[in-house]
Amino acid sequence: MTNKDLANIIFPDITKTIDDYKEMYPERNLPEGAKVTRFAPSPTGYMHLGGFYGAIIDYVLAKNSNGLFYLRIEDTDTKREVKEAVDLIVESLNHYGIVPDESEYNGVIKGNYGPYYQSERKEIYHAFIKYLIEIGRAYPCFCTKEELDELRKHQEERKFRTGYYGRYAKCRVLPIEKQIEKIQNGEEYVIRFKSEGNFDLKFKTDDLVKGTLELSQNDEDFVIMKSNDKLPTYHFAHVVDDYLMHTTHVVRGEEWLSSLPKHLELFRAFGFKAPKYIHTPLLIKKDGNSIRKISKRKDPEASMAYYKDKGYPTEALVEALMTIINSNYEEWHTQNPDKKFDEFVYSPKKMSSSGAFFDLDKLDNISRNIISKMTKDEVYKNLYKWAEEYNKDFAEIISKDVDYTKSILNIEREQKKPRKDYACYSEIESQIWYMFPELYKNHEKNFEWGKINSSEDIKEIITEYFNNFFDKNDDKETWFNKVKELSEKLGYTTDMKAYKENPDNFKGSVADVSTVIRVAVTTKSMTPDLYEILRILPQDELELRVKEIM
RNA sequence: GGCCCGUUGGUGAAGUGGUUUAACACACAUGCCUUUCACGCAUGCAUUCAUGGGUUCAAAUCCCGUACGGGUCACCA
Repeated sequence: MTNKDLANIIFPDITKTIDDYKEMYPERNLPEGAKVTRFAPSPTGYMHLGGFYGAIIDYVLAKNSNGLFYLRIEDTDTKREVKEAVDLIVESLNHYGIVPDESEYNGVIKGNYGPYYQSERKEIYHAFIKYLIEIGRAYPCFCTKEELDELRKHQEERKFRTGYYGRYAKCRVLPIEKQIEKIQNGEEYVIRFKSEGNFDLKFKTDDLVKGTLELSQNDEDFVIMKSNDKLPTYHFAHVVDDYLMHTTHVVRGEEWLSSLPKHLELFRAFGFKAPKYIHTPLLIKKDGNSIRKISKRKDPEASMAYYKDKGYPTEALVEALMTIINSNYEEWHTQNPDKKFDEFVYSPKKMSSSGAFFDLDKLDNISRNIISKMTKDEVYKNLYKWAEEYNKDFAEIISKDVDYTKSILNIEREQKKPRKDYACYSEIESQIWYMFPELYKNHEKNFEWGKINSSEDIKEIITEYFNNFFDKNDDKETWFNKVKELSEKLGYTTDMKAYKENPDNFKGSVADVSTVIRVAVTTKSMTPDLYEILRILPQDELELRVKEIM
């Protein structure tokens, strides 16, 4: 009995060889220096910010080099699989304009290096495992969960390094006859890789972010194929897939660093060249006094859905992430405002090697800038699109009279120094509700009167202003001159300098008079330009509100 | 506990032996501008790069120790 016999007994139906697959997945025909990257999520839930962050790097790396970016679904963990997850992943990517060059979705296959679902590549993995068994680098292991727990306990008690290695790897020395016998008796087994490494020996390897690393060789006979569904583990699938699909650069979180020796030994066992690795720092956040990984369960902002729900412009999230990825991105972007983010030349070396804080304040700032630079048409379009999905009532109201809504959105916009008051689309309603009669009617009102707050003074200003001064057709200068005239007539000063130096010497100023008008019309003391508001609000609505005040 | 990675201000960070009196951005504070707010402008915000040693004429930058933080030790990825 030989290893070959064993391999045939385990995989009787596998006839293709490694060489067959090498022929089926030939070298890609790409320009010199082109990088092939992939986003390889496992569909276990929703789309995580950390995953997206990696995907952006993959994408930019590929675009920078006229290379190729593909999507591979790592669905080898059937227990944790969630059905909707792939939709969420693909939709998120598309939402941000990151479209894979190769992928498989809804039955549509793009690319010749598939299948792009690992669960559909089972035969391929089996052929590669069969090969390893034939050359004596993999073997079936019959240890039960209980035996392995026992082993770990034994090792822990003695303060030995835990794991299935060296003399603890008892199934590696089982005679072939015994292995075959057990299999034929129907015993459960996994396939383990037979390591030739020595943990006490170190080797050097390069990571594009971390630089040269000195790591211990792997000596663990880790599992490469699971018993229940005969699917490979991550370690094995990674090696086979990235080899066949000709990935040149593997971008993944630094939590993978510790299993890198396993992957490298596997590549060497096959005689394959390993890809370059980019182990990215984890996205972390401050939680009280401690620092931790952004977590799915505790942090809503860990989910990509958070940003869509809130209505952040897609460019804002991309820019916030790009800034974490390479902090010179912001500067580059202000110098090249018309270029797409994927034209930025990403440098792994410039990436911080410690954990990266994702700062929501910074996101808001970036977003405010982006929205402030949009035209009224763009803001309207984006706002409506968002509202249609997340705030239907508001969508209906703003679309009743599109030009009216746009004129509101255009206050202090489309000028050199536009207002920056919206960080996301969901914030807009709370800032402009008073411009819509139907919202105003039912809205809870809290009139924020300022310095002038006696009802006689207020009534005096309002009556006087709307009866004798206000004219919708005035230009801005005339409008403000009239407010000044009104102020003086009623004994309020228009000399702001003098007023500021000695406020107590005056009954009030033109600023206070303006505030009264502002609050009377909007209830709020802080609003955009009052002249614009008065000009835009319909005359009958103004009259109604004034009447209500009286 | 073993192994690995990291540590520059409130935050993201630039910086890889000498034009660093440590860039830039966010946040914060103050002032100016101003009909409110916002914008904009100006100014301030680390005598110091976790810490202790060492190498050097010279260190945030190189070396060693210590502390702290993180990652990982699955038939999960």
